[in-house]
Amino acid sequence: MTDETSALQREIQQRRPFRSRGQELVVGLLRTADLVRRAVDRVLEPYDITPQQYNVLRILRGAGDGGLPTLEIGGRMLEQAPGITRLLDRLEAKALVRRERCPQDRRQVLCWLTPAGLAIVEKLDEPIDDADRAAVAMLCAEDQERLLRLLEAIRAGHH
Amino acid sequence: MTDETSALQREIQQRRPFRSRGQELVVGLLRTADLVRRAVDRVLEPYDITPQQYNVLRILRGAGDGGLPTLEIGGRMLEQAPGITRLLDRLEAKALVRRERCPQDRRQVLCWLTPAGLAIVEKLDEPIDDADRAAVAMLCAEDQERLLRLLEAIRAGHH
DNA sequence: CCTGCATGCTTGACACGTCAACTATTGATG
DNA sequence: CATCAATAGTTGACGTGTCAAGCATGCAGG
Repeated sequence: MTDETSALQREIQQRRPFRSRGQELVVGLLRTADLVRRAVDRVLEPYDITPQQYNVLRILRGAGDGGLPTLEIGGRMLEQAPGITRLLDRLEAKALVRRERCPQDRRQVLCWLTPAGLAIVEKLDEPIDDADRAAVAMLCAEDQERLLRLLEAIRAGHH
Repeated sequence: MTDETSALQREIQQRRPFRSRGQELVVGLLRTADLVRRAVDRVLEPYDITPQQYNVLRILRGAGDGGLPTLEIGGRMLEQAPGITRLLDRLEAKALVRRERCPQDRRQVLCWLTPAGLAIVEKLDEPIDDADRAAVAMLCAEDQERLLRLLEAIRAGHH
């Protein structure tokens, strides 16, 4: 570790230095993700859907006409089953999602986008894409590639 | 954008390609942060405190004997005031934090660590440090530096 | 002084995220 | 066929983020 106070340390007005580079990285990663999440949040706000709800809508669009079982949706997000159920409850209440017990396997509950749901996702494609680009626009193309690979390496290390 | 499906795309079993490198980066950043947060979570679990609570305890330790007003704590975390109040409520209930109205400015509520609170933070220093290191141990020292700088650049771009 | 605006929280309401416990089905086994 | 473990979800309870409102307290001007 160096003895100089880092930029991050100044950001959070911390007196004592980070105990390790690892700690500084973890804090930096979490804070950065939070900032980016908030930026995307602002785009969704006028449409009255949350990032997680949007995430579900996008996943369902990707699934097409076959529909997706509840836990399949959960598997594509980093989230536990109970959260998905209630997320879908709210989306169904807003009539953006339709659910139906699967006749072949009555344990499953299949989910589809309603036309209204599809309309919202489509309308959001552009503004979300703009926001995503803007959120990392301060990095040049090479740095974006580098960051992508570094993040991927971290995820790979977590099994 | 390339036409190949990326590793991240496979991770989330997504059919359609990312609309932009920016989108892929944002998704990757959020997912990676989530994974790392969970890893740290596991360390705190046996001590029955959450990452946010630990964060507050650490901040209070850094403040020393003077104590910190509630909103000062909020300023050092990326969080709104209401959350801090209730976070402190729970920490006070566990007797890890002491609160007192400031005599000089009775609008403020000063917060201190109790001896029990200090003991917990100290005991957690090592295991947390280990977890932080482990969370990014798959990157060599140079890559860690690179990642640190890239994240910092992103944060700088968000004002 | 007294009024009125700013500051520092606190409360209420709602969306998550997570765990543990529970229900309904399915499928494999004896 | 009866049973029992595994699978797919749901529900309850609690901690956390966020917004909008509300309540003191402090302060600046008139």
